[in-house]
Amino acid sequence: MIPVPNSTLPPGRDAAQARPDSSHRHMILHDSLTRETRRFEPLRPGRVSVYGCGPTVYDFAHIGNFRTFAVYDLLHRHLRWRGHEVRFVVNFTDVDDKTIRGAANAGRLLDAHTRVFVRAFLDDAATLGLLPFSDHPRATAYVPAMVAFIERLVERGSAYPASDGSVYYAVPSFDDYGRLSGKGGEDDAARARIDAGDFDKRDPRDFALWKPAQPDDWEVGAVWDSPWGRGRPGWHLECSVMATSLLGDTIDVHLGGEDLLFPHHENEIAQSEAATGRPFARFWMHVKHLKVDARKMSKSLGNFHTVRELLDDGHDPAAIRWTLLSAHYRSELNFTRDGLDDAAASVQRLLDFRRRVRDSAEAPGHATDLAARAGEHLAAFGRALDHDLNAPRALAALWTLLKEVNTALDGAAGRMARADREAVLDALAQMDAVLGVLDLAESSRRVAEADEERVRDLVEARRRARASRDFAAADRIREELAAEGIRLEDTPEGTRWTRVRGGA
RNA sequence: GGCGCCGUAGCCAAGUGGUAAGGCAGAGGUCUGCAAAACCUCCAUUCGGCGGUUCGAAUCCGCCCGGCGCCUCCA
Repeated sequence: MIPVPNSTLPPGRDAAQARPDSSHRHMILHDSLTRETRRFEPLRPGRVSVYGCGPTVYDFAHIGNFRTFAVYDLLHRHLRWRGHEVRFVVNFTDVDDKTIRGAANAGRLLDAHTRVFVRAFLDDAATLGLLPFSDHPRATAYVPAMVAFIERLVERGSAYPASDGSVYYAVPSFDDYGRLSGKGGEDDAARARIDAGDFDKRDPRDFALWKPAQPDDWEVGAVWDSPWGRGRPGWHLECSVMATSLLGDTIDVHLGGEDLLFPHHENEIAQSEAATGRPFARFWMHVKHLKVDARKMSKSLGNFHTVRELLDDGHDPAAIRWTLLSAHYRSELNFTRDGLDDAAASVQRLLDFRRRVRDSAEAPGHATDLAARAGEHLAAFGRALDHDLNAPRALAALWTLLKEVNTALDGAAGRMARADREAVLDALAQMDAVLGVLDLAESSRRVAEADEERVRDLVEARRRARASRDFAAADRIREELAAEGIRLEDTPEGTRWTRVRGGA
């Protein structure tokens, strides 16, 4: 068993903690079920329950997966920043066709096989600055609850066992089937064919809740007892059970990638509502897929990137995160190496800006209108995210803040009143509590002690060269350092050096 | 075939009825030994095309062109 974060974050100086905010009006979210963008209020005031479909742990998660999870994180952080207590559940699908096949091919038990990818996912998520979610249930830990859930469905006439040990959900028994996706109606049923192994289905649309054990299942230890014989749960069922077990019959928000709309989420609704008799999710949010080099990501096209590959190529985690959040979550995002480089430039500029404000000399006097402006930009930033998580618009507010403050600093010889500085830094900290980019970038640019000493020596050598007007030697040192990602800037106070390339 | 989405400057990307946010890249300038960073200025009379509705449309409607997604287990 591997350790999985399983508690809500401790309160503390974490900037994502709630702050009173007078500009807080309300949040609106787009609901895929009703296809409308409307006001969001949690069922229980101040306490939001969210379920997001998590990774199937049969391989390393790729950059497309992480677009979706970065959006989860954005919602998570924004809800918290707005003062909600958030219970955010993201599952691991650790038993399904692919995980079993993978384990069988590797000659390992299912648990041994999937734990590798669970660990890798948590590592990658941390690298990209995702806050720990409240719970990461693994499907295999909920099998008894799944069996009970199926029994309830059978009792209610929503499911039926077949002669081969399968249990199927009876789609025709659920009137609302197809409401989410517009698919799965009787027309589809008429066209659908019944596969060879599914001869016992009453309706072609019926799907498996429980599957009888196959040879591979036995081999990898993916077999559980049930009233219908040994077998394993169906994928769709897993999410319904984990969501309702941890969050109750009705959850505030259910998230997923757009591909899950049908059949996965359609089936989740059918199962959950038939079992509980209550509405399942109040808002359904679907994240649009990411494309790579304008094409669908696929192994055959060679545009399939995992997070770790990008890091190995020297890309900055903060730049990856920035890229993933730079488009609205319901828009297509085209991921390219060039785009990643652009993002890196943006991140660096923000980092330079924050350092400039932190290092600014103190001007006498009280706050100017700069403090008020910072507050206004922060409010605009928050409003943009309130509006169905409009991250690009929020980023525009951040850039406006940067530009205004830089201009003010330029006009005041780099000095600013203490109150102004505090207001600006506070606005930045609050924005970054939601974006999660600046602190991430800073931590990946830390320089080892030994390195630091060496750089200091080189900078000193360059100072002496400049003093004796040996500019060729000075420039050589500058280029040398630039090659390893260290930038030199000559200021009236001396030479400053900064690491401008992040690594993992 | 069915359902749905998208097409905004070199690139990325907001804006969904009131006269084109923001970033990156690029050009010129200030600063500098030269740079870097920062700042200033410039960079879409126009939103795939053609019609229509409207006082007014990137935004609504129709048609066309181009791209994409889902349609039983891909985030």
